Amino acid sequence: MVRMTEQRRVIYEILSREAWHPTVDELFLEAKKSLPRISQATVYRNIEALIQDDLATKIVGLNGPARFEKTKAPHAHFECRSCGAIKDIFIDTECINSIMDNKEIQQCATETIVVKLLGLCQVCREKNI
Amino acid sequence: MVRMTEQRRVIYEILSREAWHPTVDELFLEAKKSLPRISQATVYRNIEALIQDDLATKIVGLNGPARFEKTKAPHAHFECRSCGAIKDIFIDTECINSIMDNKEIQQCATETIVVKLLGLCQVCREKNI
DNA sequence: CTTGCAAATGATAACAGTTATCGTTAAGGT
DNA sequence: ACCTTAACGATAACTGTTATCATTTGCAAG
Repeated sequence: MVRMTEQRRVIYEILSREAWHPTVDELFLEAKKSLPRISQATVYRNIEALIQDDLATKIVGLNGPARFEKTKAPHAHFECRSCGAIKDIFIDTECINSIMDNKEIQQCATETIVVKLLGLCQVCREKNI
Repeated sequence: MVRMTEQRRVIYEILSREAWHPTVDELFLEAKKSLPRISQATVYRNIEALIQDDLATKIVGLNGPARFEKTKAPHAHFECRSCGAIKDIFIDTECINSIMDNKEIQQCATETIVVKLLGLCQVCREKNI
């Protein structure tokens, strides 16, 4: 049986903050503010449970640790190839539909579509990396 | 200065095989057939060099080690959420263009667009996972 | 209430994938 | 043939994640 524990609620609440795609470590540090005794293992366990319940989504970048976000309406991600930061991009549903309108894709049992844009974010561009 | 070594040529040749998205370990095992003394570190180094020269592309899945492919015309990937296998999907250029035709995306310095489809591959579906 | 039980926790060991280090090898230019 | 230096092979170190296990917690039956 699965319980909605205090730890799990706190992690979900942190995850729900707008425009932020934390790593496990960032979630852990934030969670410690209200639950000083929380363990990193608990963050891993609960983020996994939230994913199973489709309340959270895992975002993998080209490098570095995974990031997470509260599950929401389909959208794309811009990923900085230098610092790994993620930015939500709201693309037209029409675009998604036009991709899905493909024989090969329909033959596969496609459940989710992920659109990612890679580039250099403004912060890194200004640093001239 | 960068040299096109025997090791690097072999790795690129293996990578060029059709419909196959090897991990470093798979590249390593294949490369050993013609270069029995090759080291895994050499595979990591050369795949990195090939990526820098835009001859290879890194593919990250939700779990497991990174996979690689020879750089080619833009296409999408179907990724099995169970075994991690990758399958190339050739989508219409029009779809890509329609995604790129977005104010937000154009404001970001988007260099690459990655389209990934997630689901259960046929092999895993038949295994009833 | 208090006792018993299952699930979740915290601490930490183990693991996988990748990167860094370092002494050795070998390719290409002089 | 010699010198320089990039690349190599072996392996240690590191990072992110998963597994283990003793302890704690929350709920339910007695």
